[in-house]
Amino acid sequence: MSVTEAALPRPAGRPREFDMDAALDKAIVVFTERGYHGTSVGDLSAAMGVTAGSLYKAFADKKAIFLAAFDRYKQVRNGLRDEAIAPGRNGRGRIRLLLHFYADGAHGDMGRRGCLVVGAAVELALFDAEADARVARSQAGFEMLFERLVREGQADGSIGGHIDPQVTARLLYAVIQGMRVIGKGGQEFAQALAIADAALKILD
Amino acid sequence: MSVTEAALPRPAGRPREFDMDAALDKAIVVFTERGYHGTSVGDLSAAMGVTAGSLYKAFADKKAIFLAAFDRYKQVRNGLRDEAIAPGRNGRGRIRLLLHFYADGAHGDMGRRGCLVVGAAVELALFDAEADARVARSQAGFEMLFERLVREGQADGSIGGHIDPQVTARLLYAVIQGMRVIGKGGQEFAQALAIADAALKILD
DNA sequence: CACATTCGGAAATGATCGTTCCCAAATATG
DNA sequence: CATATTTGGGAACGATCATTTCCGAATGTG
Repeated sequence: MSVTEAALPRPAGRPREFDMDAALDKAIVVFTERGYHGTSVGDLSAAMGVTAGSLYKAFADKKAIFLAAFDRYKQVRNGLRDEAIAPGRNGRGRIRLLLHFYADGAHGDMGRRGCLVVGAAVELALFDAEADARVARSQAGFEMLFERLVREGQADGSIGGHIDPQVTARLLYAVIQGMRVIGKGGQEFAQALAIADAALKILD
Repeated sequence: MSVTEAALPRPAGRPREFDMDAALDKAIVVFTERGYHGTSVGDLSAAMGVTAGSLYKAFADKKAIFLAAFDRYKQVRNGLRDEAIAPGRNGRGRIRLLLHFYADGAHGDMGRRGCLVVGAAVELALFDAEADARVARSQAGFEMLFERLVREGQADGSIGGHIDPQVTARLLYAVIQGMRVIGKGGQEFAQALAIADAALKILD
């Protein structure tokens, strides 16, 4: 799964020795665990296996590394998310799978590590316009997805017509983000799944 | 509203010139807006109106300032919360008021500023045991409160007996924490209130 | 085979960080 | 009034931070 993978005409000069996507995957872990300000360029250099000097060849500054990690995180997670909900037989089923996908991400080690989007929202959105825009775009994407799934459910009969798709989409987004916050404290999969299933009542 | 306010026999030595609770209120704002690692002792000194040297007379280190601010935040917010839900006529009514209280805190400037508990959970819980314990205690308190309110509602007939108090309490906690995350992006009160009211369906 | 360009990596840089030190000022005790 | 104790506040400290610089190595171009 690659973010960059552009056309192949080599750009002249010594070629980059590290795999950008693999390095960003390491950066995602460090930024997610320690937060933006809690992560030093030294931490990134060690985790990514790239010296600080070389990092500054590939990125303008520390924030650019974060934004690139954020973008890759979104691409990878959205891909996994869309794969996870695809088997759902109707709108309600796909929403159930989406909530289960977040129950999975909000338990155990992954849950304690946390979510890079939540981290960016909490730590950066207020003072950094670029991070703010990315968080807003992520939220808008989720709300559109949830809203679409609700409408699909209403069309296929699995969700009643009295449900407000827009408000329900927002509420469901709040639920999955809240699950991510709860997951920071450590929780078993069964508990996270129970929350997800209880949230389905919102669709009744 | 005071955290310390101990007995009055003065402790000998030059008395403290700044108001501890007022200073902590300023620290709460700074820590909430900028996060723990994003806040420097210089920031705290400026916001609290106390020189760094004097800060280190009153606190062991930066983390002690954060923990004191966290404790005061919890005391003040819990007090306001309990006041807000008191007028509710039954269990369901008090849960509705509690969700409205969070809709209030998750919109406009206060929403964009964020929540110190969410911030501590996201930024510190993984690596700092003391912050982790405080976040866990806060969560446990909320879950106990929600669970109690659900049981009260079941006793007074405003909530059906088929509802699982424990799982529902957790889900409602996830909702209010998710509302806090959404609030970081900026949102109108009406939107936040719509989410809160939609969440009441969980109790049907 | 030269040349321009880019990367790898270690060392250097200046700024900022959290914290401590020091001294004058303010209080309690004797 | 003298002493012990604590605070206020500014200056100083060492550590760490993000970033730059420099040089050898690796590539495309002519």
